[in-house]
Amino acid sequence: MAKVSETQTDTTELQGSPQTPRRGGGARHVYEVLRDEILELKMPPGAALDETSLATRFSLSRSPIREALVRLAADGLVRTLSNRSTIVAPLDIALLPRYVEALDYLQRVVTRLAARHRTEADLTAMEAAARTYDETCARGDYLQMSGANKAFHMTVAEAGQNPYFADAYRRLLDEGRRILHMHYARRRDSDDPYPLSPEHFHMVAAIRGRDEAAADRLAHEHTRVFHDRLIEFMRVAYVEEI
Amino acid sequence: MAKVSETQTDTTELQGSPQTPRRGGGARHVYEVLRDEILELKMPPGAALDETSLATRFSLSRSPIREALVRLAADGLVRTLSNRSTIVAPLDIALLPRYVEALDYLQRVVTRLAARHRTEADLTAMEAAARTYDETCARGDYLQMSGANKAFHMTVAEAGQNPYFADAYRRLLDEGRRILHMHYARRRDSDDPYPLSPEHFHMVAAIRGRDEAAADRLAHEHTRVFHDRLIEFMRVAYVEEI
DNA sequence: GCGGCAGTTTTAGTCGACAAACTGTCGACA
DNA sequence: TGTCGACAGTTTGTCGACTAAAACTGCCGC
Repeated sequence: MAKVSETQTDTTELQGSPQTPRRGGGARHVYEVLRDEILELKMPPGAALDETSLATRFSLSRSPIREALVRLAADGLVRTLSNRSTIVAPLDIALLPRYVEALDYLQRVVTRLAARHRTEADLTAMEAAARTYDETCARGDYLQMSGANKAFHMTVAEAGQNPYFADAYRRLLDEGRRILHMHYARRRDSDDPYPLSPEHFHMVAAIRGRDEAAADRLAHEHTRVFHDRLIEFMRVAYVEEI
Repeated sequence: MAKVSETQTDTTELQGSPQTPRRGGGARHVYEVLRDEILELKMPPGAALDETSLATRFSLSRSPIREALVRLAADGLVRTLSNRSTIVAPLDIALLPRYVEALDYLQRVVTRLAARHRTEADLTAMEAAARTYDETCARGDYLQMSGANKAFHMTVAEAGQNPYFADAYRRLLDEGRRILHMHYARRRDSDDPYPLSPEHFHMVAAIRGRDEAAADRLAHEHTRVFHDRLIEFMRVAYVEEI
């Protein structure tokens, strides 16, 4: 899906960027910028988004701002209190086990379907995305890592040929970006590069070989690693607080 | 979820209904009415929704209409052509196998989770929803049948305690309402009541007994019946056309 | 008779302004 | 001193108007 990579490269984050000559571009621009800022935790959960200040910030009227906020609310990234301010959706730590449960399940299904239906073009796209992710890790570009990770997994989902699964999976991955950024945020302080893992390439190999069982197992393992890292992060953060 | 039943009973479809004293009610009202009309195929896929005529129809400004359309677009029920009219999202018959595939998987997971996590209150709600569905069938109230069906399955999903699965499942059920209405539309012509099936009650029984395997099997079977009925409908419709 | 081009029309995107609703605060009263 | 009610401030929800872009129409040239 072109939109994904577009969102990736479009992380200009220049809020004022007044070169928006396209007529329908205002609302879309605001939506994408705010979405990235929320996903990258530049806007922490619970932060208030009031329409007037956003309007002045983007030098636009309140109408496009409002449209962007409505779309964000539909994505679940923002919660709009009636007649009151809209806030960045809180990420409920209590729901983390449920999140991992859903992610595990969907990731396995999607990867399995990719192994069943993949074309040569899908494989090329997946490999390119996997390389991009590795390069992003090597550069230590923490801001883009979660995006590159999502982009890779979305190429897998697209290969699965089921838009219903792909949509649900995309929502989950977006939610996951926020969680991952908590994780990355503390690694940013350390200088050593992120340890790249060959997991993505293993998944591609299984998909190439149409080995559904291996794809399923690797997807499950991948979720488990994600989960373990998160637990480790929270354990360390907790210890540091003491 | 109160919203579901509310949407059910709120099928007043009185477009003009000017008793909307609540301030935030305009956009919500438009959203709900349009959603129901789309789901019940009163607005066929591809129908044009232009903002000005909707504004006069609801006797509102274009702003609340616009908000409703944006939300519908986020739900995937409506497609907005850039700078041009927005149309009711077409339901692509080619995607039907993929839809059934996704519905099958999610229905099994959700029902299985319900069997694992259900409380007594969940069971009560599920039984009430199942009875409501049967009564709706007995009345031959085809307009409300798909809504009652969705409401029942959503009580199951809520019992599963996983909001991520429940959200994805809800989207699928909404899409399914449109498909079901094609099916119901031709039964409306015949006078014999809809044959109620005990499947919903069997599912509740399995969930009550915490029998995950049975719940999974029944959910799968339920999807298969849905699929068979749809195929039969299309076969008959095709024959009739000739 | 057909295809391209320019004027017109329709309709979406944006804007600034107004009114309602909620919040927080201050003061009066028990 | 604690609680209730009114007032002021802030922010959302809605409105009507303006603007620009896409479609439609008719004309002209081939």
